[in-house]
Amino acid sequence: MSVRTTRDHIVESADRLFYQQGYEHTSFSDIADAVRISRGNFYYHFKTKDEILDAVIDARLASTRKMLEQWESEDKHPADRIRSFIHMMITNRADIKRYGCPVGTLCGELAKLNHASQAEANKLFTLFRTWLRRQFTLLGHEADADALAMHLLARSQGVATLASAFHDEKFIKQEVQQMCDWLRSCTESAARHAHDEHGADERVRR
Amino acid sequence: MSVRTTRDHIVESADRLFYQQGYEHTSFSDIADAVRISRGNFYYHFKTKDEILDAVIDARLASTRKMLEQWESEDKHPADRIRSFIHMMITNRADIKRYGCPVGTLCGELAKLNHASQAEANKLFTLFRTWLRRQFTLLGHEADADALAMHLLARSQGVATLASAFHDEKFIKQEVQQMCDWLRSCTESAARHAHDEHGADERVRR
DNA sequence: TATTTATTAGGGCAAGCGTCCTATTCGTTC
DNA sequence: GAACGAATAGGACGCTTGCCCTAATAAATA
Repeated sequence: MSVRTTRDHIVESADRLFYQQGYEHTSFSDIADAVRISRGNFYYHFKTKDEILDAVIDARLASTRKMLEQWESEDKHPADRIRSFIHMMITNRADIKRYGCPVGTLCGELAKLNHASQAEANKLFTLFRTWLRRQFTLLGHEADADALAMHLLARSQGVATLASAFHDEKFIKQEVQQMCDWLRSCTESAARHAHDEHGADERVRR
Repeated sequence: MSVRTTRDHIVESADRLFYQQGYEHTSFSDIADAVRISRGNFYYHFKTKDEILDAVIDARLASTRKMLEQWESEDKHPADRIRSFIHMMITNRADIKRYGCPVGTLCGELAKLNHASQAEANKLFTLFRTWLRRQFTLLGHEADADALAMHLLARSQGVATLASAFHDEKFIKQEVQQMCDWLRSCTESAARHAHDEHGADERVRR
């Protein structure tokens, strides 16, 4: 069993602070205060701020992988798995309303800073993208699975951005409902496509 | 006719730098260098960094209003006006790919900084929101005009976020096409709604 | 118990930050 | 040309930042 080390504490606190305040706006002292260690001790665990960022990204990648695997194991039908993804917005709606999406806002900030870890952070997006693509493929959307995955990702991002700007949780629920409806129309068109082979061109569109 | 004052130069450069590097990451010196004036002279025009931010937001509000008015004057049909809005993503695709949406990223950053000018910046969103709402109302969608406006706004934001993360201009074009298709299905359902009064429940959904 | 290793605390460093002051120059107007 | 306000330059301020060093303590090993 893994023990809760000081290093873990640092990464956890930094993760939360980076999300709530942004990476650049969070100082060494902020993190040290949150973990309740001295700034000097800090240096023993991480030499630079960038190192912390990389550790945070790694931690997020690991927990995201774990979450996706769990969805894959507990939901037998791909549509249910995708619904788990969509439903995540409801679960985290309080945080999203205040701080936006953890992935989107981090990648956005690192892009403006032209930070070296941009590519690492973008892997978070890629993780969701490939996972969603696989689910859509299983749904029978081989040809446009990636487009559908990107489409759903984009809608989630947009909802998070606006929910944060307008501090509107109800909007999240509205759009989640619409995404679920959209998903259903996807599965229906795929099923139709499987039954009779002439029902073409009913793919993305909506 | 208005002359190009030093103050205007400052606001323009700050606007561009805030967009490209973010507000916090942009220093007084950065702006002074861009305008080619000394940091000392800077203080003559703006006392604090927050003042510059407010001036930049005001400038963006003004130019956005102007843009919306122009769309309203040159496009007679509301659907064409909304298409002008959607098409904006194509026009600015090079910048969006690199820096995301100017409105979304600014509001996102100010939210994390818990900055006093959050509300002012959010007015940029509100500007688009109410304008779009009016166009959808003119299209015959009185009841759900605001939901449609928010929906379209959210999709634009999501596209900008992902296009920036994946540095993908093609994705912008794809999604713009889908948004136009979606808009057409909106106008069709509205037209149907106007002709025969029993064609209910074909409103948002997709 | 003695020795080594892992961990911590506290403080110092140069650099950059937003802010502010003052002396100087420019462009009018009398 | 003198007088005056508008505009500019250069630098200094106090503070915070990321980063680094060293001495002290705790824990583990011999």
